[in-house]
Amino acid sequence: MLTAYEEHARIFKAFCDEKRLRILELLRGGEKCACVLLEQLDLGQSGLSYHMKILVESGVVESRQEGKWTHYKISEKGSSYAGILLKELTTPNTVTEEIDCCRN
Amino acid sequence: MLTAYEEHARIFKAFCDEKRLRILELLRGGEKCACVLLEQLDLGQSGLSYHMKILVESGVVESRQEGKWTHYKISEKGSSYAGILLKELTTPNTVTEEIDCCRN
DNA sequence: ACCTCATATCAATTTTATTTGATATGTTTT
DNA sequence: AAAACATATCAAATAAAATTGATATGAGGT
Repeated sequence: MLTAYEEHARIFKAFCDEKRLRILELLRGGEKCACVLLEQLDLGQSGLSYHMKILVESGVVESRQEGKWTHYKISEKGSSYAGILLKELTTPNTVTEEIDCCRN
Repeated sequence: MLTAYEEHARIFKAFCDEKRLRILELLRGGEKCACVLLEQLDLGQSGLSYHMKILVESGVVESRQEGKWTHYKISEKGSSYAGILLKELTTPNTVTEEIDCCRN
């Protein structure tokens, strides 16, 4: 099983790589099949497949099979979860709040 | 100079690593100095320094020097920027919206 | 000025991520 | 059922990130 940290890290991996950001940008324009992404990106077929897997595993992108084609789009649910999580991870947790430091 | 993609990737690197997520969690409890983080984490001094640099460069954490101590806290500005950016990167861009695929 | 302490930086190593080319899988077309 | 195609997976090579120990820097205390 994955720790919460690993699971969260995996979500943000979607946004940690230039190529994936470029892919997301294309997907903002709507659902695209792999072949279309392939011709827009400076990536080989297996490279694209590698990055798409990371994106899908993050939950930020979802895929849909149609015959021999795979279509990808941004997942509203997954990306809103990522947004909520980011906010959580950066919001002061008043309960745990405590004194600061060192020479105390 | 950094491309927009590199710059954005750098922001999300803050959230891509278990150790850094753990550090952020500690910082949710308020500003902490390096020495305090060090004793809470399974990390050596230079390792902590390495991760803190990445966090600060992402803008999500800010640091403050006080004598020989360095204090770190979550940057409200930086983290709200990261949140806004994440939303942008995952919101359909209706202007660029276009037809999908393949056998067209 | 010297010593000690906190943190940063460096270099070497190890680990993890990415790229690339080859092959496998599953689907459609003939 | 064979051929053609889209995509996934694998293995090897390369590149990038993280860890570790040593040293440097800069502040305070003596």
